[in-house]
Amino acid sequence: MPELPEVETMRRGIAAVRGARVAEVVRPRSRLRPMTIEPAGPRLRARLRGAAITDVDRVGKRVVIGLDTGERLVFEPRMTGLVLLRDPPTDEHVRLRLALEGAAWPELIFWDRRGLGTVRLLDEAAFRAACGPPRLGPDALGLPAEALRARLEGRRRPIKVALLDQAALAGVGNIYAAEALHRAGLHPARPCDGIAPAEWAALHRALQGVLEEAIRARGSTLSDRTYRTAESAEGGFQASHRVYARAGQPCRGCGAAVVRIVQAQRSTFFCPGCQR
DNA sequence: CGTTCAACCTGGGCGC
DNA sequence: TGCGCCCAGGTTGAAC
Repeated sequence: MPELPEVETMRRGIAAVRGARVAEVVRPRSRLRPMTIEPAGPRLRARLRGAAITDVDRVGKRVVIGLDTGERLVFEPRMTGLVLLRDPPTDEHVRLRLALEGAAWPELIFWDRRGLGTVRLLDEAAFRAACGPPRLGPDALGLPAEALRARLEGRRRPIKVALLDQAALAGVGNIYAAEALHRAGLHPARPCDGIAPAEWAALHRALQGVLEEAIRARGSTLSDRTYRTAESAEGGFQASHRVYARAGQPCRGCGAAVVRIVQAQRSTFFCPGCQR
């Protein structure tokens, strides 16, 4: 679920925990298979209790909590994870609760229905390995046009597949790759090594525009209504989707039916009339 | 290099 | 009601 705009919305939504100290760490028992929370066992609690939150950042699709111990707590929501201040959609899918003291808000919750997400407490070296190059490329938000092109051009793979490559640039997922390509008028199957300079420029404008608008709308809550902001509100950008999850419906630009294809085992939506 | 498949999980929706 | 499919914002590793 959460791509860059949704994770950025979560990050902004939990700003109130800055300055707090971790009073308690709770991993509720449940019938569900346990998801990845590291370190396992009592060691997470031992390392987190008493730590103060100094920063609330984002890298790609991850929320990064900086601590005065020098370690970082990294939340990776993957498909159905949420970083919440309040009102989790269900109790049984609450995977981690941090009780806080000394700040504007008393708790932080990680909720995940499918449990494919991860929470990891990392020291400086482990954080660099997990969230820096070559594992993750530069963040897509605010990436200069020349950098976008330099990171993606030259190879034969389809532009849609390249946009999803987190090692090339971090943060773009299935929704915003499709929406950016539609705005740029680029067919998702176009090989990167055949894209002209003017098309790279158009793609850069389209990508920055769609990410900024989606953040302003607090992200996209799809039809299963899983994604929520930290305050448990739905996002609003789904109403502005031009192609994503709209197979068979008319393109809002030219009226042609939106098509669904599969690339790299993921759905791709595009308009055959507008995208060449 | 590019592509394909399977796996990790839970749950909603659909056809029968 | 239930069963069996297919689908889903993501990532990883193996195989060809």
